Amino acid sequence: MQNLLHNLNPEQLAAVTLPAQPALILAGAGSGKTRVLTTRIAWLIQTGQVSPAGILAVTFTNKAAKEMMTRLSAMMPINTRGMWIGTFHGLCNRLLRAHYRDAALPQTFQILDSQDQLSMIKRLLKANNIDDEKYPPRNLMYFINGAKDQGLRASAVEAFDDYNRKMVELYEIYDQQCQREGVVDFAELLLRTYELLSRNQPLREHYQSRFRHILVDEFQDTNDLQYNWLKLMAGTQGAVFAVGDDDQSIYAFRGANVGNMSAFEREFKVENLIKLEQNYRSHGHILDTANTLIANNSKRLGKNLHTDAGHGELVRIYEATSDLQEAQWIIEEAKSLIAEGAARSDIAVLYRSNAQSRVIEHALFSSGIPYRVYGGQRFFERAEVKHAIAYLQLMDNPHNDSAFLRVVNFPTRGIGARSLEQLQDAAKQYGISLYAAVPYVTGKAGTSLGAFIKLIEAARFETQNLPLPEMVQVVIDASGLITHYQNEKEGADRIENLEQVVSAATLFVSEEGFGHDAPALLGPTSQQMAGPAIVTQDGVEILDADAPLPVVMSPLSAFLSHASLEAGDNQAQAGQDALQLMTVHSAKGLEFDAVFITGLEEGLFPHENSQKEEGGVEEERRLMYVAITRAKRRLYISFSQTRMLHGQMRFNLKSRFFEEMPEDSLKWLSPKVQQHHWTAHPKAAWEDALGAGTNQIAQNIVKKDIGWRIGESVAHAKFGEGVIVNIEGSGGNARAHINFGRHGMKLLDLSVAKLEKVSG
DNA sequence: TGACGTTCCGGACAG
DNA sequence: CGGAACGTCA
Repeated sequence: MQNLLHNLNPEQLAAVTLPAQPALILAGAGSGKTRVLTTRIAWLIQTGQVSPAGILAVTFTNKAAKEMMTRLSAMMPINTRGMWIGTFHGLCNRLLRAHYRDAALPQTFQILDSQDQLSMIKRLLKANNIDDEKYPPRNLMYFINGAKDQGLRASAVEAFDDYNRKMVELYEIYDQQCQREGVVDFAELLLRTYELLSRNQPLREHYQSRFRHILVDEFQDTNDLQYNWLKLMAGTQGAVFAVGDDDQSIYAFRGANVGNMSAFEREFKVENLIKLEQNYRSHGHILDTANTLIANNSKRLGKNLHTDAGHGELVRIYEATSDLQEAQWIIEEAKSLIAEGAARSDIAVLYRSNAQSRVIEHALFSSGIPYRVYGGQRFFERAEVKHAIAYLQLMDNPHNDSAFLRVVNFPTRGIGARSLEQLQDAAKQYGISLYAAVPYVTGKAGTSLGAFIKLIEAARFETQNLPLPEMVQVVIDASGLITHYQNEKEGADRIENLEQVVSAATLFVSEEGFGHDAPALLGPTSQQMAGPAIVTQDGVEILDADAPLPVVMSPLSAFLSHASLEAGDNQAQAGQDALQLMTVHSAKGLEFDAVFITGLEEGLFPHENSQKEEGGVEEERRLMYVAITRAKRRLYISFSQTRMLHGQMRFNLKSRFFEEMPEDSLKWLSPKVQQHHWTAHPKAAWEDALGAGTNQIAQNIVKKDIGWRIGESVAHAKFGEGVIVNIEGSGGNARAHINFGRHGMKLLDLSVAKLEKVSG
């Protein structure tokens, strides 16, 4: 115990040892929130207040769940059996597997990822002769997911016009189709679990009395459905320990509702609100910069980070002439950091949008510095891997039409569009899956389709007694995928990825420990346990609280869940010492010795779309706050006068955020020398700024001899300072597009508008 | 059926 | 500009 609690600061200690009541922990960036969460769990167990089976800990990412598990087992030698630690989706999957009958799902229900969901919606629109121009599949998908994230079924969605009524109708059709196929999308995992528990009182009470302690990580990221899910799980007795930071709420666009924090405080009558404001990550100037910036937001719960680490270095600000030059400057600075002994992996380059990475990557590549880009496609999302998985899905649940369509003719086996049309007609007519409709298709199409069915059936039969990895191997071989890729020019990588699916299955089996003691519960599991896990009580099937592994699931089903819920990482080059490139969003939760935040320009950061959104700029500011607080010792912030975007040169003003940061903590590396240079030799400066290959615009500039130039800074009585982005027309008819930053883009008649030139 | 051309579009994210 | 998605042709 001594050991467990030592080195905690007073606030951390207070949080860890709170009584079993609802608690809200406002945990600032770098304040040791994961430590508090894990120590809390360990303390509850070690003091005998709760058995491991009484713990439910929820996270958003598999990574966070795994991290919690790792730290927990390092902290104490207790067995973690019975403890439920996982993502919302992983935990819901477990519950639905265990109670599939009550949830009205087939035992082998499968999970649609967003790709599958979208393709299913496209199929559905086509089958119902819906104009996909009028009802774009993507919009319908957002509509459906948005409704589900608010806990609304189609029947509960209010529609006030024909358009929305149609959307609701399509939502209903979509849900019916999912049910027919035995598939659920991500949002459905949560909604279905929510409905299951709210309708089934014995089951609900069973879990409510089992999970006396519910711990939630990143609480500010919860959406309405997740919040209600937690309320349901907690009941009146559950002690919910919610940890979050309203200042780091950056996922409103995907349904997160920061309001859940104050709602929680109110509805759970939280008496224990603890702020963790001691920061163990960043030096003073960095922290001051973050604090001063975020103070510009309203509606904060209120929090101010402080550190004992001293002021440290000033935050370095750099103004580049072009995005290219910005990249070159980053490389020069990074090189000298490395020369001073910094590890490359301790240096991060952050950007607001992915499009910015290309220029930086290009420059890094030319300079030979190893780098690693986060984001992008992950292992289980690769086409060839999805193909292999689709074969396995069909063996486990043949009614999954997405899986069927993905591989019925891949590799090609003479099943063309005509055959599939016939098949789809038959399936629609009888209201059955494509697989089940095959016998109704006659003629040549029927023969080739029949052969495909035989392939799947044979694979199932031949592999029924094989261990999972061997099963996967056999299926990949039988599918013909390898042969297909052998004939393809660049198929070698794909074949290697197919081999990796087998490795993934091997790893999965060893981690899940078939036939051995299970590790703690992370996501789906297929453990075959000793003794029954599901017991019947008053006619209701419930989980035996002591059973370590409640879910009876075939190894294949479990592996398929795993593939859907954990897309795997995309780190081909992981492990080597490389510069880290990523968006600000994906940097959340990480920390680096040195951080570059790039592209601090109006329109980019804050992003132009955020201006129109309710609370959009505040979210951008929180995003900037997240970015700043990633840095431990050194922080660079840069912006550029010009930037290539969508194949066009853009002229941006520097971000408003500069005015919101404390002058005393900043050090401007680029005094306004370049501005003078500009006005003195505009043309030469432009060509320099534009770089090679963009002389088109440079020529335009020369052409327009009307007293104003593209790129010139101007001032307007009403709109303030702006930059001329483009000029159209000539002479007395000339009009200019001027970017006035927060006042937006204006089109002004140059002969009418009263503009003044601004220098530097 | 696949190779190639054309058009369209452009924010961030995990499960 | 660069990619995804769709259309056309051999």
